[in-house]
Amino acid sequence: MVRGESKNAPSMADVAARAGVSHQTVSRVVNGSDAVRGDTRDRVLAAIEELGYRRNKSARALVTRRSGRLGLLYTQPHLYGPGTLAASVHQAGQKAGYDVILSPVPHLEATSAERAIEALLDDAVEAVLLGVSHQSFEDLVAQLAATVEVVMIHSDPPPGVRSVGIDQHAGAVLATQYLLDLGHRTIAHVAGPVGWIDARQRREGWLAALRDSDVEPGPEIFGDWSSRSGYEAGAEIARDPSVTAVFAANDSMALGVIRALHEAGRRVPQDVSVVGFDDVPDAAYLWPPLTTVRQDFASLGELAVEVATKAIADGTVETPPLLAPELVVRASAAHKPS
Amino acid sequence: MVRGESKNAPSMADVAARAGVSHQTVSRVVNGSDAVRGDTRDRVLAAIEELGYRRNKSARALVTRRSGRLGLLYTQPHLYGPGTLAASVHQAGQKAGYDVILSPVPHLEATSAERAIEALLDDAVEAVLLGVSHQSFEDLVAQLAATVEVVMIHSDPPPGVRSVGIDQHAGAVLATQYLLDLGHRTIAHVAGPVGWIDARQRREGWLAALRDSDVEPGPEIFGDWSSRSGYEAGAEIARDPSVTAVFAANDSMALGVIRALHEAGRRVPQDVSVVGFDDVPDAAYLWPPLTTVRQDFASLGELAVEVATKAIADGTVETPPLLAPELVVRASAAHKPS
DNA sequence: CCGCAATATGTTAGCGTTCACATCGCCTCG
DNA sequence: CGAGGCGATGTGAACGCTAACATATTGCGG
Repeated sequence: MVRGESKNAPSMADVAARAGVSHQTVSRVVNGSDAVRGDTRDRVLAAIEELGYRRNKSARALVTRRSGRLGLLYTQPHLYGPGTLAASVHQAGQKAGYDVILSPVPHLEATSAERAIEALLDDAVEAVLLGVSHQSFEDLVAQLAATVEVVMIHSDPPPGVRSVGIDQHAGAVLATQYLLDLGHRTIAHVAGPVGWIDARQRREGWLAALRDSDVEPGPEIFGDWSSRSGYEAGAEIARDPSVTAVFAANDSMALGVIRALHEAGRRVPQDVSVVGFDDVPDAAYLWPPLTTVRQDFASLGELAVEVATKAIADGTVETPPLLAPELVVRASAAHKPS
Repeated sequence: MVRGESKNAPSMADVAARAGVSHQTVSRVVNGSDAVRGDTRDRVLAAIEELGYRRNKSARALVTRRSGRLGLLYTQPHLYGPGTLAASVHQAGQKAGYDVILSPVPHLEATSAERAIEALLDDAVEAVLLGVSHQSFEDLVAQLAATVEVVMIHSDPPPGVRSVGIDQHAGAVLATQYLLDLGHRTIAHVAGPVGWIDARQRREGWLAALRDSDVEPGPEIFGDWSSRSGYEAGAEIARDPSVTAVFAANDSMALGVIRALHEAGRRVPQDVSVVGFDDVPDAAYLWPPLTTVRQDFASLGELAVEVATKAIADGTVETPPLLAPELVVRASAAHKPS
C-alpha cells in the first residue's frame, strides 16, 4: 500500500505531503488566502488536481461552527409556484455561497411539517425559509426564531417577523378591478381553502375591490386549489345566470371552472368571464387562454435568500416591500354581455 | 457564566455532565444501544430534553466517514413530474434514514449540471440519483460511477448502469394503440425535444404501435415539452385535414394542440382526437378532459431510493423492471369521424 | 462469600479542518 | 552590517463525535 493515500478520500495532509508543504498552507490555498506565494500555490493546486482532493465539509463545519446551509420548507412541491420557488432559492443560495436544503412537505399536517423542521435543525441550517403560507405555521415561527434565523415567505406576516412576499391582496384587486372595468357587476369568487394566507388575501382583495366600487360580492365558493374543486365550484356557479364573471384564486381552479361552464353550455368569455391567479406556463395555451395574475416566484426566491443571508450576517429583521404581481390579459375575460 | 453550557449549542459533554455520566454513555443512548441500564438512559434522556441537545451531524459524519446523504439531480423542477418525484425521493430517503439533497437544475446546460454534481459530491453524498433523462448525461454517468454510487432514473439505461424507470415505450404504445382501436389511421405525433430519452422512447412507442398495425406514421413535429410548442405544432397539424388523431408526448403539449385545433375550428374529439402523456392533475379538468398516460412518479421515487440504499449497502447493480404506465381514458379522444 | 462471567460504564484517540500563534527568511534602512 | 519588520510558512490544539479498548459493577454458581 502506498502511503496513506489509498482507500479513503485524500485529506489536506495528503495534499500537503504531495506538494511538500504543511496542511495549513493547503488550507490557505483552498480558502483563497493571499498570503501564499504564487509558486507554492501552484504546487498545491497541482497536488489537489492530481489527487482529486475535495475539502471535507463536515470537518470544516465542525471547526468553524457554521454549516453554510439554508433550509427551505415548502408545501405542494408538485405545483408550479412552489417548484419554481424552490429552484430559485436553491440557485440563489448557491450563488450566495450556501448549500440549500429543500424540504418539501407533501401533505400539510402539522406533525409532518414539524418533523421536517426538526430535520432541518438537525442539519444545522443557519436559516430556515418558510415557504408555507398557512396559518398553522404562524405559531411555529415564534419558537423557531429562538433557535435559528427565520424568513417567512408570506404576504401578510405577523409583526416583527422577517419576511418576503408577493402582494396577494393587490393581485386580487387587479383581477377584480379588471372585471369591474369590463362592466361586470356580479363577480363570483372561487376561494382557496381556509387557513391559507394567500387564499385569505386574495379573497380580501376581491372584497376590497368590490367595496371600493360599491358592488355587492357575488357568490363565493371555497375550493382546495385543485382543478377538481374548481370544477365543482364552476358547476354551482353555472346554475346562477346572474353571475357574469368569476375570479378564481388560482389557475387550476380557474381551469376547472371553465370546464364546468363549458359543460353547462355557458361560453367563456362571451357569457361568463374567468380570471385566474398565478400564470402557470400552460395558462396562456388553455382554451380560452386564461387571463390571470402573474407572480414572479423566481424573484421571490432570490429576495428570500438575500434577506436570509443578511439575517445571518447581522441579525437584522428587515422586511422588504412586497413584490407586485401583474395582470396578464388574455381571452378568458371580456365585456359583460349586454 | 455557568459552565460551558452558555452560548454554544450543548454538546454530548454537556449532556453527560448534567446526567452524571460519560459522553460515551450519552452517545450510546443517542444511538439506541441496548447496553445502557434503564434508569441511566432515563437520566440521559432527561438531560437531553432539558438542554435541548441535538447531535452534531458534522462531527458524526467526520468520524464515521459517512454523510448519510443521498443527492437527487433533477431538471424542470417547476413541472408536475419532477416536482412529485423530488418530493417522493425526499420522503422515501428520510424514511430510510438518509438526508436527501434535492438539486434542481433549472436550465439544461451541461455546465450547470456538472456544477450541480460537483456540489453534490462536495456534500459527500453516498449516492447520486440522476433524475435527468437526457442524453447529455449518459457520458457523465460513467465517470461519476467511479466516485459514488449512481442510480439513473431512466427508461432506457445504458447497459451495466443501475437504474429505475417507467416504461415510456409501453406507455406510448398504449396511447397509440388506443387511437388505432378507435379507428384512426392518420395519427400525428408531437414529440418531445431531441436528446430527451423519454421523448425518444415515446416516439418509438408510437412508431412501433403503428408498425404493428401496418399503419403509416402521420406527421411528426418536435416540440420542447411546453404548451407553446404544442400550440405551434397543433396549428400545423390543423392545416392537414387527413389527420384525425394526435398523440402528444406530454400533457402540456397536448393542451397546446387542443387550443390550436379549437382556433382552427376543428372540434376535439369530434374532428380530431388528442392523447397526452403524464396525467398531470389538471388533465382531467381541461376542456375536453384529456385522455392521457399516467405515470406513477411517487412509486418511482420510492423505488429509486430503495435501489440506492441497496447499492450503498452492498454495491449491487440490480435493476428492477420498469414500472408500467397506465392509460387514462377521458373525452379528448373518440372514434374516428366517418 | 469468593471468583468469574457478563453487563454497564468510562477513557483515550483520532476523524479533517481551521484558528491562533510560532517560526523562518529575507529585505529595508539607519 | 546588524536590528527590525514583514511576508510566507509551519505547529499544535480544538471542534463534537464514535470506535476500540479498559475498567468498574453486578449477578450467580459453587
